[in-house]
Amino acid sequence: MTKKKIGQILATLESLYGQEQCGLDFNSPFELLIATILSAQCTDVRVNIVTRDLFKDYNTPETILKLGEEGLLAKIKTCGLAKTKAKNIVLTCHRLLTEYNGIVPDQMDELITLPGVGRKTANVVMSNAFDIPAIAVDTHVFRVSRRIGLAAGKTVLEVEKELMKSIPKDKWSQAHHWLIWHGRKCCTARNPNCGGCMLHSLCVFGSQNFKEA
DNA sequence: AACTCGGGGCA
DNA sequence: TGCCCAGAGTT
Repeated sequence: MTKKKIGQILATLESLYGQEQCGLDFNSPFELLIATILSAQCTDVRVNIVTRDLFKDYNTPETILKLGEEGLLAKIKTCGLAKTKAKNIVLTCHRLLTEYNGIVPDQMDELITLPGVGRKTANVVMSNAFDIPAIAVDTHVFRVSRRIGLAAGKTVLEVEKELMKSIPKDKWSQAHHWLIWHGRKCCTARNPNCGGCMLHSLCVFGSQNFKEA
């Protein structure tokens, strides 16, 4: 894929989703870790509403543990999968205190062992809390990137590497959110709106009778 | 790779 | 109501 075409795709996505509210609010690696765990199957907008209240008094492993699983559940219950998340967050706080001196680790293989933290959450923390280059590939980023030809790789890891190679570094964060928005609003998994898609002329998927790319 | 979990958003 | 997930964990 040429640089010009990538530029056209990014410009189109920006014109479509540049104004959308996106991204998690956080003031520390720990806050981002908790917010990202909460964001599973839940929009950033909703997570931000919850954490704005939660982090006022509970923004460290110690204070979260003082709040307790029940207290935490009451505060995050609108995020979906709340019982599981509350349990995992409490377990993660325990492990941060006992194994990491209360500090969020900056290594992928360590982050991913924390309860409630998978490769997507770990990737988000790595790329946003620490200055470590990464693009978090979730289901939307994965699907949209492959369909429009931004990343021709087949596995999540390959798509991630391809995106990092082809997208200018200063656009990584924005491109990530734009791809997610496009995946939700237009390039959906089951019934993509290819007819109304602004990327149709640039896309290989739309001309292939919607066969999974 | 396929399945489960499980609450909110949306038509 | 019914269907779908801005995932993770388990088999």
